[in-house]
Amino acid sequence: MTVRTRIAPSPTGDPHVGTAYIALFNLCFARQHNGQFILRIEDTDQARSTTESEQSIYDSLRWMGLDWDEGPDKGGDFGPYRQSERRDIYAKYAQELVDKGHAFHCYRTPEELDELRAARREAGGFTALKPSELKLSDAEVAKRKEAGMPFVVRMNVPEGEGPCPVDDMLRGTIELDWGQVDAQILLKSDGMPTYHLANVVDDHLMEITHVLRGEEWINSAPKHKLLYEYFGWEMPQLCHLPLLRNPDKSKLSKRKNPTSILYYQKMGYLPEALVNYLGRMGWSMPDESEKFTLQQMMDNFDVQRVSLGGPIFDVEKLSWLNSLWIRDDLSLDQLADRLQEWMFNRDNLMAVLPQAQTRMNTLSDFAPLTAFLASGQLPLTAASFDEVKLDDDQLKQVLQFALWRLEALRTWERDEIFTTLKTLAGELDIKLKDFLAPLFIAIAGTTASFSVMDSMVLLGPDMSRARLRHALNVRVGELGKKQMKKLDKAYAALGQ
RNA sequence: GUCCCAUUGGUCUAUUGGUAGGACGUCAGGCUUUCAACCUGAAGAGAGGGGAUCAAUACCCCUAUGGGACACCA
Repeated sequence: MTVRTRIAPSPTGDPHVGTAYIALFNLCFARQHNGQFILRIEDTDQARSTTESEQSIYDSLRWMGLDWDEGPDKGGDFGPYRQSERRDIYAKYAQELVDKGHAFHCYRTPEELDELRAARREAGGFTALKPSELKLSDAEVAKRKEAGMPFVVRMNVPEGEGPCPVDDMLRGTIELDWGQVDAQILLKSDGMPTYHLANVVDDHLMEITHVLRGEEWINSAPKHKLLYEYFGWEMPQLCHLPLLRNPDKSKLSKRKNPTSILYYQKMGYLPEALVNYLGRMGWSMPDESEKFTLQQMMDNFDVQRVSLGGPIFDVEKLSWLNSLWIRDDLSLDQLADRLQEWMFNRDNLMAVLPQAQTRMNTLSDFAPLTAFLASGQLPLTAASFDEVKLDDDQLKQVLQFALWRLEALRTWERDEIFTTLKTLAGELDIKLKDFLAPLFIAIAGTTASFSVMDSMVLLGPDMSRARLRHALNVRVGELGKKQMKKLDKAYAALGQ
């Protein structure tokens, strides 16, 4: 049997370090067993998936050296590798389940579902909705069908409670309860499969033998197990890896930390160091070396050496590792190449020059004018904001609200950013010029700079957010719960 | 609220029953025109309570704490 593992990212938003983390372990596991590593794109969420995001997943995984044997861009014998192109396959298997009585059409409306859930919650105990309570009378089904109401395909699950053992390569047998397993939607009303169906069908058809995935999936393992049973397929070995954490121990999230691989790239971390660091998260070399290459990790990989406590992503240690890579592994020639590739390349210059040209008297003006674009965190102090014509409360609001609005953006594009900020300025009733001043300082370090919107585009979303967050910390410190609540309230009241 | 997973210094980890070790960070000293690098040293950990064992950080139970999951998102 050939070992086959996969990474199955969903192309929504920026490529996540968590994706690279899971990819790394799957890659190493596959290589250790002379197996294959597959990339599959899980773009079943039509509303959120984008091709740009898909492309940036390829680019950033490749940048880190985490290459795959089969994938949408590479082909392979088990394609297509993009789930949106496998619709018919899922429809067929969903129908098979319906035919066998393992799944059913459900015409429940969102409102009805809310009510059922509320009732369940009220009663205490398990909240999972079971087939019996979702099923409508035959007459009602016929009526809704007649009326052309949308429906979904749900799986049948055991009605009662009872143990459902799930085997995990690291945790042994985990005992879950059928009571918490709901009649999961398999096919959405748009005809697309949910993760659960697509995942099981694809893993089977693509002959995946081992699934190394995040801990967050443990609770849905019973559904997957049931599906394999319904289909009469052998289930791959499961291995749930610990989740990367924010410094407050919560799951790594972009609201609290930069999570985009692009950010770490922009910060000037070397791909070797980033991979190296991720390899040290929850894993160690047999001799405990701190610094190792991807090849060395693959050569020494043993999944049993994974430790299960959720590791906190510590940028300081990452920076230290990166410094090792910079001074121990690069000749001056290579370092020069890296710098050029990283920031000082023609494309980047051409992107900034339109902004810089009219503001330059001499060529030497260029460096100070654009230094903030090639910087990490800016050396701000509370006094940096002194010239801003806003009181403390306003300043706090401008920075925090702008950050929140920008976090909510799905795309990162100049006009949209501008509209967002202008709208917010209006809602806060602050003149645009005064409103933008603190943003200038947070992003560029000074108000004497070119358009802050253009700067943000050049810096990218994660770096821009990180700078705003940094500015907030510098100026107002960590916000207490009380203050946060107050801000939250004021924010919620905006634009109403 | 319910279920699941986890728990070694501030952080990443080693030790899969036999004196708790390494790394980052911190602090002190050295080297250096300065800074960094480098060298030396220091402080700092088994969440708590029960068990079985000659012996537990490691095995079992309880408690606590942290996290995750409970969607027509993955």
